[in-house]
Amino acid sequence: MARTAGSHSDITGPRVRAAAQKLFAARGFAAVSMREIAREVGVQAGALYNYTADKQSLLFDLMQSHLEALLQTFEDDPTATPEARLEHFVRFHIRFHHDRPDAVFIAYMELRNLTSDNFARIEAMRGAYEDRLEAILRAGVTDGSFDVADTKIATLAVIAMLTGVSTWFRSGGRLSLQDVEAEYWQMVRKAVAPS
Amino acid sequence: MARTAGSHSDITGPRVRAAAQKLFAARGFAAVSMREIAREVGVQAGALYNYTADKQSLLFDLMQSHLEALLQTFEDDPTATPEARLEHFVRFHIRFHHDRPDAVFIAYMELRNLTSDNFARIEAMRGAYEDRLEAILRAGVTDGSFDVADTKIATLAVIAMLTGVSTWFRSGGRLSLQDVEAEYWQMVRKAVAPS
DNA sequence: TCATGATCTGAACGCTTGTTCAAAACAATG
DNA sequence: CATTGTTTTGAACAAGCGTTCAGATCATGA
Repeated sequence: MARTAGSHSDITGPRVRAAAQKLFAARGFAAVSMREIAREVGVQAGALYNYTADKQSLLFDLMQSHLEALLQTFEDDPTATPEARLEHFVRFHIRFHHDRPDAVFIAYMELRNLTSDNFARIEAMRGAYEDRLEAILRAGVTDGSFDVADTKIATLAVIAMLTGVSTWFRSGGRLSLQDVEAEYWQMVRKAVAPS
Repeated sequence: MARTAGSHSDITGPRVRAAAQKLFAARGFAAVSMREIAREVGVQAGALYNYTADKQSLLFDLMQSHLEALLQTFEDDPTATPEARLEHFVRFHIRFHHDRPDAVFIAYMELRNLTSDNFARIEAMRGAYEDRLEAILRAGVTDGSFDVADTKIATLAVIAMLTGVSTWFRSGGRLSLQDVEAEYWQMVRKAVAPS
């Protein structure tokens, strides 16, 4: 058994995924060829198939990793007040998405390029994340700190609003990420508050 | 001069655009071939080039028509109260987007497949639409009926939230479009209201 | 230093891509 | 009915696609 530790596969594997993520985000899954990914890695196209079964798996793995990280990183404290939990969700979502714009972009734009099996798996994970927010909203409705007619709609509305940040915000501009977090939190807080 | 009225071009032209819109929305610009569009129209691929210079122009024309219709259809009444103007915007946006899901999807997903010249033109139109909403928010901030720290951010947040409707809402489900309009209007109204 | 086996190359496979164009088809006018 | 000029076909072009695989390369453990 030779070449286990220090073998190139420990290096090339992650680089394949990184190159694919970068290119898929910039130009789209369908518009990027395996040869382009290989060129970005500095390798011939055939070598990619040591690290992925096919192009579809490469896309699916990127999306799955992203959503796994999302679900695993978000921590909700059910003993806190609904308002505190919601604020934490808002700030977490904005920050997490801002830190990985490529992965976010792919997860939202390339759903239709998944096979139906893979699509179902990804959708289930996305649904699980939405459920985390809906649980917070429901808790607030129950104890009277929130007032929304339909927690499912409010969940989708809040997530759409927050995810939109990554379509325009770039660090180094007029506003800091903290400014943006604070501003979105004010809007969300008021949107679900009792009138 | 023969074949002006009643010629096939009056029929085929719109059908090419319709087929392209349908297929681009379902599977993405890069993943759809000219031969597939031709098959949907019932014609050979070569015939498409009587109606479009190339594939890129086909995409651009679809987007441009959509945004022209958006800008032309939306009517704001600057003499009304900011709250009334905002409610009208919210309901208009939801309804307009719900009526043309394919065009909306393309306009949001295929921006990166535009050449940079075409992208700039489309972005300018999108910016003009955003400006219409921002004018309303600014009027409300000025007269004290709204309270948002940054009207630009609020504009983008509201539009992202409203556009998100088209990712999940389909007529015939649990909720009517009127229900959805009303619910989003409540959230937007509260989000920009003074606390 | 040699043998091992993971890693990579480079060519090849069959197929599809956007686009062009000469020739054919065809509807309407005179 | 002949002519006109628009519309469509069908073949062709060079290029690129995802994927496979025999053989070369090369770091490592013995």
